[in-house]
Amino acid sequence: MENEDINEFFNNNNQFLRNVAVDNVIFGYHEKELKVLLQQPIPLDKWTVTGGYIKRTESIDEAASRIAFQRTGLAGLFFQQFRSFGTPTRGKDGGLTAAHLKEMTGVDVPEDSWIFDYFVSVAFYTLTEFSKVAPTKGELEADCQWWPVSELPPMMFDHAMIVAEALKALRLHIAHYPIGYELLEEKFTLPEIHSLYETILGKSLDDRNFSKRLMATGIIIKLNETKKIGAHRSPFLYKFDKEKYEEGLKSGVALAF
Amino acid sequence: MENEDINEFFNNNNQFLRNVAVDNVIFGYHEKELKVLLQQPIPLDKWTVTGGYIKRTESIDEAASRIAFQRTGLAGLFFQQFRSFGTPTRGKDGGLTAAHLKEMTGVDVPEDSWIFDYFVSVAFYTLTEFSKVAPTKGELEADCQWWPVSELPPMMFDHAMIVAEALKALRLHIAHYPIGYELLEEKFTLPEIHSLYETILGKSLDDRNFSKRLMATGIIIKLNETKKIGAHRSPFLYKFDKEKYEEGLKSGVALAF
DNA sequence: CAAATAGTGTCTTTTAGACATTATTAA
DNA sequence: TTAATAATGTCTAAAAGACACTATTTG
Repeated sequence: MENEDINEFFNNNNQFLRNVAVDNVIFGYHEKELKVLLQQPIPLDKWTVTGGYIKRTESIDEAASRIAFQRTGLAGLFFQQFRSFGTPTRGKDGGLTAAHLKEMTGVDVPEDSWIFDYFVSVAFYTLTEFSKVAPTKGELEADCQWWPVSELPPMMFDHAMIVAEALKALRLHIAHYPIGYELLEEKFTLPEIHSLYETILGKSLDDRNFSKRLMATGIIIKLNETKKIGAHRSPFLYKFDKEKYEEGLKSGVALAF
Repeated sequence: MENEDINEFFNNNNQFLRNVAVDNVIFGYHEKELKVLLQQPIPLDKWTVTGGYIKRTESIDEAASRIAFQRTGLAGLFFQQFRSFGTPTRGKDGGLTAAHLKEMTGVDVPEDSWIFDYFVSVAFYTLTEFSKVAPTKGELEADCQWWPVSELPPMMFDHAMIVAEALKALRLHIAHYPIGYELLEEKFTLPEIHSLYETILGKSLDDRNFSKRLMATGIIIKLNETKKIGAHRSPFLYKFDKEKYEEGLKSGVALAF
């Protein structure tokens, strides 16, 4: 972005909706840990979930997808709106100032720029397969990287709560819909998906009961291949039955643990 | 509102947030029928759910409560945010025009007034006890009244979908949280709450299993009084155990039927 | 053969679901 | 006494939950 564009952006930009924006909590799973993609809007010690403004020409769903694409490089991800947040003070708590932006961009941002206004945030979460994501920071951000959900850095505004609520929504969701397709590699082992469920739910699940019930849904298929994991018995590989998975997303699957 | 206030309202009003508003689907239960409070913004054949703009000084929850209070006269109702709606065209479909407003208020409303803009709606539903509500139309509305959920009039914008989604959310909610406290009179009979559940869920529930499971939650208390209902056996009256009810709202109650 | 991890079945308890008879009230 | 509605318990089937041993792999 050129300086004049940045100027235009902060002044009387008419491309985006005022007073409403989208936040998107992007989850990834890696090494038995649930991670969330955070961005650092200013080179300070505070982070936010990924998010952005809504174009006048797009729906809120399109805005959420666009934001996920910009930060991950991936399209067609599974995403879900879970709640909206709106209090007059939510943008004020320890946030961005005109001085910070001046420092970052070299542009004088008016103290009364629309971006400092009261914003209602429509929040989504998005599921991604960690290894496919190339975290990409925006032009006005200092950084963008994965953080373990269990060890978040200091969060700006109400974003710690947004992550907590997203996780709550994901945990609720996992009992009713098939999760895992977007978080695992195409072929995975039973112990892998077992760990994923344990990680998301934050509790251990009996391995025998877990596989019994997961297999009973019919959404995963056992392959005639195994994965070599060193000096141990080789676990079988599985993949999702795409058709049953899609149907499960529509009509639901009972998988409460 | 005086004409100059109305003028101010439609022109450069700075009291409310732009591009975001609240819709509140107010449910009431009466004579074994679930009803929804609708308003008619223009004296035509189209209705909307109750809703309004968000003041710069209030949270979205406060806006939803305020709207419910304005339309019902009741404060402290149970309400729940369930989804946000936002597509660039949602305000355009068969809606309000400047001409309609001129006709209603006598004031010239600019074609480019902020109220015709793309609005993201944060939607809530609210539960009310029908008999306590005095439906009150707003100054800029033509009418406000109850409609059976099963026989809605022609709805403006995407409001038929908003009601459908609210009902879906209520049905999901009823399986996890105690519902009924806000919809029934203080003292009620088992057949009454049984009918309420059947109405909300849209299916019949075995009376023996229903009472067994409802009583097992402990959230209602049998009183030593009966209700006279004419030439029939008098049913016992019950009331909610306020403490257990509050706790159920917080930590959930399993009541899937 | 030792160490690590995968894979699998049975029994018990709990919950859900189907189902029918007796009791009360007032005309 | 009849017509209407309320109240209530048992049996069966299905699901959830607890639990432990055998199999495979490589060093």
